[in-house]
Amino acid sequence: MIDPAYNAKDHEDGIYKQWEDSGVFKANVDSQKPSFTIAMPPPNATGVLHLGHAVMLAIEDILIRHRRMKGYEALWVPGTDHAAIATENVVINNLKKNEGMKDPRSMGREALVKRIAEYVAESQGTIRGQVRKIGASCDWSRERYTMDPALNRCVNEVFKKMYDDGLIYRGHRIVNWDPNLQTNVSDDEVDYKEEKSPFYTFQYGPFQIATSRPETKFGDKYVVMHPDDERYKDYKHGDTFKAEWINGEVKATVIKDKAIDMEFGTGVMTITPWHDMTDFEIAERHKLDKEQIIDLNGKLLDIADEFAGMPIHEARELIVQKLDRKGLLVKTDAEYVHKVAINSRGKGVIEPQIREQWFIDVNAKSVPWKGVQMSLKEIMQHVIRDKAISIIPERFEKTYFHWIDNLKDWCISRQIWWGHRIPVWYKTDANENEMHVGTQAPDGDGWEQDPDTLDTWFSSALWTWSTLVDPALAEDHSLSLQDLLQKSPDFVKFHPTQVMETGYDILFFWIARMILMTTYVTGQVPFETVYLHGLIRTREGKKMSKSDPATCINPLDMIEKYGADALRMSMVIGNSPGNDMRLYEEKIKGYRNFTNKLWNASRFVLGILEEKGVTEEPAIKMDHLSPFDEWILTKLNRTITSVDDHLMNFRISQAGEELYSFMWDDFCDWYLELSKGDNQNPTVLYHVLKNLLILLHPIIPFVTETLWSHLPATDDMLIAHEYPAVVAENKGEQGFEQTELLIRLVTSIRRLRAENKVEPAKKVSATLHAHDQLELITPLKEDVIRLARLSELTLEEKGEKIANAATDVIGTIELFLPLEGLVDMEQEKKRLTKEVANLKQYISGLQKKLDNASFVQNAPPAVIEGEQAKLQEARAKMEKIKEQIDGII
RNA sequence: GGGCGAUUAGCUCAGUUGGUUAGAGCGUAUGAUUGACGUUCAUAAGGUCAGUGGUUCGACUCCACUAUCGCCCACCA
Repeated sequence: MIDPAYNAKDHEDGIYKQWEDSGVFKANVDSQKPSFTIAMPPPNATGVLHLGHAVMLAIEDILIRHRRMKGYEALWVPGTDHAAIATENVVINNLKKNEGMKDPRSMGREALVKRIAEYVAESQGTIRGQVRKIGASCDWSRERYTMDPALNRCVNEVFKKMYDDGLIYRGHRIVNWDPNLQTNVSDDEVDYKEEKSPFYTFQYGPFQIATSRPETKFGDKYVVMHPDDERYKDYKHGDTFKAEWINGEVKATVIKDKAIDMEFGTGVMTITPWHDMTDFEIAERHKLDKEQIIDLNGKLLDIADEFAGMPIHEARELIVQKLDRKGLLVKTDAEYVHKVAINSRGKGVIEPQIREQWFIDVNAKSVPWKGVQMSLKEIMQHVIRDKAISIIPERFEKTYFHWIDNLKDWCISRQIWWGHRIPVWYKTDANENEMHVGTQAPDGDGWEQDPDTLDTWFSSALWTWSTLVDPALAEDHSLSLQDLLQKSPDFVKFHPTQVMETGYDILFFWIARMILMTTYVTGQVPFETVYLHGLIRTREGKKMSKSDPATCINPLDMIEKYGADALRMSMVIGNSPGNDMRLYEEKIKGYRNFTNKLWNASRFVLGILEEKGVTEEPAIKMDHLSPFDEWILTKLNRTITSVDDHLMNFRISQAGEELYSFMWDDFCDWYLELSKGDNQNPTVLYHVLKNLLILLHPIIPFVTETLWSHLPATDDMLIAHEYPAVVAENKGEQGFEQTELLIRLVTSIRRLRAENKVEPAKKVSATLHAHDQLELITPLKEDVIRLARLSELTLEEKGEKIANAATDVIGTIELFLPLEGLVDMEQEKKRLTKEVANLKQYISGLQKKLDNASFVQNAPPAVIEGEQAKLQEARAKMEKIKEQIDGII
């Protein structure tokens, strides 16, 4: 016999190994079955798995296991992401902290990249182990890493294609420069933090201008105001004037531009195009000079004269003092709150700079798509509008479109060392500069590769298909990208993928970019459905952060304590797409109790099977079913249909809840309770348990697989077992309805007993002789005995009396006789009366609709027929209920 | 400033396209527990579904407005 309690720890690792060794995770590319593919969002190769990953893995594993059992060729491609900035940053900090290095970059590019690669290799191992812990049934034979050679080939190919198509260009543009990490970051990676800093107003010629950044003001020679500002209508665009400024007199020019907010400050500002986004745009519009004030390390340049070489934060106060001495400081607002731009990866302060960078042009109409030239932006909009991709929940489609509307050219170059190197080479000769864009270094001497690397999201954007490219074929550089794709069996079989499942927080970073790149390159959408799960929050609703272990739940600790199954279930039930969910230990514990309940219910059933000598799967004898057997089988059938439907439509939480309630409320609390005594039907017990295990398997794979191995005559593994169709035809709904009625009656009795309204023994003996039609219901007798047991009528009764008493209860229902006191018929009547009233209104509504001439003329015939059918049905139902009411009276 | 969402039991949350008496888990109260159960079972208490108006035979569900909370984007020189 198996253990009296389920200890997840004792089983999970062994089970996972069995699965993995058996090869079920591995998808067969030659299979004739329809494919179902998920590309796993690659966790950053920087360390430890957190709850965000855990919930992603749980949801995807449920989908994959369900589809696999349903007979799809299910492929789940695992992998890791090199996470350029994040990883480089972690390693550099480690080197500083652990090895006391002041500037790890001084070891040189090659050496540092090697150190990072070592770190990644180690941390990948950790991640692989943790993904297994959660039970992810992914195809490890196809594991990929964004820096694999084949994926690098794809990156280079795409870069070249885009360059050739005129979609990638190089230009001087203002970027978010992080002086700390010495790189720029994309707009999406900039966070804003509120900070108090003094806000100064200075006299600048005839104007007063306000700033919180006096250190950028050395080169200011333009004053900008709104063209409609009445206060400054005497100044014309292009007027010049002289102004005393930080380091002497400057000649300034008046610029009128609508970007100015008249309400803010004095309505006039000076601009610093080299170090401010808005200023840069104004300067571009009016073709103004741009001058660099601050160097890439955050120090002032020669233009600052006496302040040159000083870090800006030191210079600021001194500059203000100097202007004050010159009488140019008008006022200081020390309480001013403004937002400081922070690099979300490294937490350094952003100092905008103009730099030469590589960009992807999202507006150029140079992509052929279904016969028309489109821009990347338009393609991104198109596939969603066309429903080639649907997003769950749907409202994120709006967010997506909104984001695209505001999308600017995507800056893809980064000045860090870790990542895909930009596939561009330069050769500088005495009299000419050459540039080569290609997938490999050009022949000949003197070529030097662009030092920059690509934005991580560039390679991530190819993930759904770059992972399916055949690595061996990718070494053959005579193949074009299109050939490479078409000759890669995995790509042909498994792309487009079916589902992309991830947190909504990376909709823009990643989802949008995959759509852009993949559709452009392959002509296929990357996935058919995007499922966005909510973020896991603490009990208080806060974000979980690694830095605060008190609020942060570590998934691995929870697995250790309660098992992966319990954790999975707790993350999935009550988690609706797009909405955040709070998670805390008690919740996980609750689902641990569920796995334990399942364990014990199974033990109970297995005990009976053993007792009855069941050693192989028994066939259900349809003639020998009691009403309760039929009831549980009907319940099971309904559960199968409904759970399957939920999972096919991504309502995972609903599926989980229904299974929870079927297992606990229906199977354990009713059916198993009734199976105590001599009344078991082992065939039904076997069937229900078996199918219950199958249904639960995608959600809680470990405990179900363990139990499966104890079920007689199941030699295959549950993971590979087929999903059930409806179990067995049973005699129909009549027995079911009758039994439901019984259950309601028992509940009634229980309630009344609890309220001490009935003395069972007395009541029973009083009604015992009232009916002589007991013969009619003898087939139910057996069940009634058990029922009576449940209803606790038996406590002081014995033998035959019990049977009679219970039979009497049944008889009462059968004949619709009122049992005042026993059943609350008043309540029943009220309920039915209300339902009749509702139905009446419903019917009159439908009638009205059907009488409406324009409806009859315009609606499709099928709809009209449907409405008529509804009407018939409602009428029939009403008649039936009316009869019932009459019966009561 | 622009956009999106939330508001349902003491707590955490479900509620698929409008339709029986609005559900679950936890918590609380009472009772039970000699065929499985880290306990479990039974029963109960607890909700004007944020507010106001509208559409409908019928609204937690659809529409408008209001209030509170949250998120995203833009941005303040």
